[in-house]
Amino acid sequence: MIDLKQLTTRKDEIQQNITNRFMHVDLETVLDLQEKRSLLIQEVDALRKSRNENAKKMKGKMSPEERQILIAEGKDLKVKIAQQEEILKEVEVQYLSEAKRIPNYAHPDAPIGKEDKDNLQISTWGTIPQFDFETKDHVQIGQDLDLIDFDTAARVSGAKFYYLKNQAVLLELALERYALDILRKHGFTLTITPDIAKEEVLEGIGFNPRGEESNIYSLEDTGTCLVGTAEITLGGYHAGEIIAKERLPIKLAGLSHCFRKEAGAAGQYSKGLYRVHQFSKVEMFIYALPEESDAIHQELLAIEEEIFQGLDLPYRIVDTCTGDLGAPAYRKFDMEAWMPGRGENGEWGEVTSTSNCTDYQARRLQTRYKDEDGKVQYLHLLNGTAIAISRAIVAILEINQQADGTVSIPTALQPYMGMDHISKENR
RNA sequence: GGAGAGGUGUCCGAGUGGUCGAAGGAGGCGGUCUUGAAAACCGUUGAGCCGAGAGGCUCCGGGGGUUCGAAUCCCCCCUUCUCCGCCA
Repeated sequence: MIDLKQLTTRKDEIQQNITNRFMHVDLETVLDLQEKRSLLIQEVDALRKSRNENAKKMKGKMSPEERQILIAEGKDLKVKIAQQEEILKEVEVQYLSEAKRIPNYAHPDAPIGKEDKDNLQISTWGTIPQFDFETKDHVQIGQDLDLIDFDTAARVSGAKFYYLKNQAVLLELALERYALDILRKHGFTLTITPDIAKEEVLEGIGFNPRGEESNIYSLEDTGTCLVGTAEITLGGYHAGEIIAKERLPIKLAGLSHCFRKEAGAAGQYSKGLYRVHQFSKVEMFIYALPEESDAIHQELLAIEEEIFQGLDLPYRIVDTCTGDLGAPAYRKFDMEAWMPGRGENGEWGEVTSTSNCTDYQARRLQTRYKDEDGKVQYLHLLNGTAIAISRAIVAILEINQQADGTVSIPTALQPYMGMDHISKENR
């Protein structure tokens, strides 16, 4: 949520931002509700004041007649207050549900555009490999080497689930350990987070746990959901706290499973492991001082690059355009790895994403710090993918496939894997 | 899952239905003293909302209720601890 006090002072800017993001929020409605709410609060507060004064008068001794008069007055006020409070509550609910839909401000350098093809490529690393043999996509490789079983998973769990098998299991664990070791080196506190979180935490982070378009699995009658990312559990970690300035920045790394409904997602660009209902991911999450968040965002991007460079996977970085930013994000960088099996002759596929959400999530989560003047301020929250296992596996299998059908293992992973290639023979 | 005891400010901890946003300590900050520090002493120290301001309102795990008035009484939920059961 943005600072609603700025609704009037930065109105044009907010409106322009909504337009740039191709979102639909009626600012006038929000402003109307804000005005209504303010008046109602003033009314209710005045009534409460009368009630408090009335109650205070009754503390001392007095004649039964006098007391009866005051009690009658108090009863009258009580009814009025209850009525007005009811109205206020309704307005408040409407106001917040509208206001929550207003997206975060966007970084002035974020490219303006509607969808992912408007994202701005800002760098590339590595070279796109040329193969002198007929290449396969990861689904085929996974099947030929008995690494991934979609068919059985479809029977047991449903479409878009999978079993990892044999060396793919070792590959997943190796990637997790590889990424965690790098994060540890960078001063992150390592965690394995719960895979379930309360709806209020999801909402604080900016996810919508309900509704048609929700990507979230909710657990019936519990008020909880399966997390779509450890961003939720890591962001909830310090919710409601006022954190001492000396402790900042707080750098958390979290390994979790991620669950996504992905309703309607199908076709060529979602095939295989690329878009699935469950995967594992190591996530980075930072609680930062506002003045440091831009620099830390760059650091997160640098760590993502370090991880992929270590794996020898060619990639490019894009600066995400306004229309493709999530509502909480102020700026977002995506890393796209080259996937030879994607599209006709290979294409870039998103493998990581890092966002600076400034104070947008912190305001809902009430995650704050005290500045040098002792004033309480909202922190800036940032997140970034260290490694999303399923997509990393897509890139690794497709990039490292050999003419003989085997797959070589990136040097950095070999110690974790205990092998330098995957073949049917060494499983 | 069953039984019992708790959940109060940064932390520990007291709290009779009205004088409680809340005693007392610790910690933090400022000061006196000191060459400096410690100790001692004095002062100060929660957050949010509405309002141009004056000021007012709300918050004692969360939500309901009783009452003219609730941190205090009642109900539900969450959570922590102890014991029992079950269990990887």
